[in-house]
Amino acid sequence: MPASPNELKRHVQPALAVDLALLTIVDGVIEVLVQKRSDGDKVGGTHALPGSIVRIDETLEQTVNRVLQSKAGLHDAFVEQLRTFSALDRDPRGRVVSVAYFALVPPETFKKAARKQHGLDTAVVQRLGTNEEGPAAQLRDRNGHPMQLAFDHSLIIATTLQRLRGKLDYTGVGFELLPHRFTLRELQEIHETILGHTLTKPAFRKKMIDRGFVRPTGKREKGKAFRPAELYERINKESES
Amino acid sequence: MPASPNELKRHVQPALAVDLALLTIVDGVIEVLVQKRSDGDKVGGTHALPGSIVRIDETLEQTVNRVLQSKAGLHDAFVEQLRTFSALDRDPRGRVVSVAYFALVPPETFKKAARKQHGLDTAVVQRLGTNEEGPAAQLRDRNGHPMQLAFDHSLIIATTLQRLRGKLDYTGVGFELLPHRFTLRELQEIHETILGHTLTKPAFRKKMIDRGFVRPTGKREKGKAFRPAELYERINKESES
DNA sequence: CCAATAGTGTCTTTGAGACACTATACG
DNA sequence: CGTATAGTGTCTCAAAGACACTATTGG
Repeated sequence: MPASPNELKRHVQPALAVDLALLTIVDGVIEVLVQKRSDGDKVGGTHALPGSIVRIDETLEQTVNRVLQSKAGLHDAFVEQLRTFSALDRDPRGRVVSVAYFALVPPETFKKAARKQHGLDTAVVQRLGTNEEGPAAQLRDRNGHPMQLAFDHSLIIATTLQRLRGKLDYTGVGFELLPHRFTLRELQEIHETILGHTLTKPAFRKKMIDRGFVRPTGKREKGKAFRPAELYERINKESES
Repeated sequence: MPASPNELKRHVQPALAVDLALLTIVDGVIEVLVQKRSDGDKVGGTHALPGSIVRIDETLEQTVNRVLQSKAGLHDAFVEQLRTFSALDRDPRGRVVSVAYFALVPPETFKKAARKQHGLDTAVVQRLGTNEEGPAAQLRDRNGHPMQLAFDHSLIIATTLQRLRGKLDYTGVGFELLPHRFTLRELQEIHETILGHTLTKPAFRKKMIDRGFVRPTGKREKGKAFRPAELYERINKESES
């Protein structure tokens, strides 16, 4: 029933797009998937988040999944809508309103995705700063050189990290950045990276266990020197927000 | 620089609209501004949230302000973007993606707005339920008769209330539903209504004062029988999220 | 002085951080 | 058996709920 007979008067309207911040955390560093731009000189910024125009017969979630699939080759990932950005000059090529999403994947999945296509690259979040249009993430490339993103994509990344910080301790977002089985030390490192400060070990462990977020598997990690840690898994995939 | 030369290839795209849930709380009851629909039989639901198509030269915030102004005659209100809804069949007349906002105003302002235009009405949130497409607010009209909203507007209201519950205790959203000066009992009633359960008086007072949310004015409410309560005002308008 | 609400003091419980301790696997 | 990390027990402190109390105003 959608899409064919359109009884609404049509006006000239902004174009509608989706932008995706695909994140992972590796060794205490936040990484974002970006793609090289061909017309970087015109837009400003040599890289941008992957994205796409929204087609007439797609929901926004379908658009995001198409981007995830076509750009990064991913079928399953934790995806959440972030916010819709509509500044008049956010795209110098024309009027585009963009619904931003973020996706979280474990490092292994991220690495696979970043290799999937030519032009894909990894940006590293150096720190969260502020510029004239609000919060902005300062990014580096893999060699440590500053990287400028096109459009308002630095704002999108900064907003994503704010959202993650807020959701971290009452939802399971942290688990999305880890494999199915993980040690509590790994989980704690994820939390510390997102929050930007250290946590105390006993408190963190008790909280995770007492709240019913994780369950011990009885198995232990392998290939480590010294005492191996027990592997845990998350309990409820349900009830986000 | 926007809006004129458009270098993007244009495709057929969904229409882009904004919907606004204007809320207040009166005597422990959540009220929402709705407008009567002329083609309710076709769309289903006799009332809908006020909204508008987004014009090519407007940010979404400007669209919301235009709606606030033209429909409710309001210039200043606390407004926050909620989420963007894009289900294919959310509008049976055609493909429309809608960015939902909510606005909070004190009861006095709300009453003025509801009288501003013919066709405006007040819906009362009876309770939060769930239907096939997720959470949904059950609404009544002023006479207690069930009221069905068009489109996914019942979902928008339910999502707004979830958001409010989440933000209530670490932001100042509660204050937006009260006049500049208010008693702590009034503030507590706002919180209780949003949360859906009662709070203990000493804890609530200490929390509000200790966190630096409110400041006593030295003045007291008037025209009350029995002991009048002291009037407070909020401290920081800054730092939302 | 009575009714009814405003406002506070104290106790308890809970949860988180600090700190120091014990446990275990590898070499 | 030493080393480095895994994992825990205890203390303290802060915040929130329960409960009971005092304070104040209009009639």
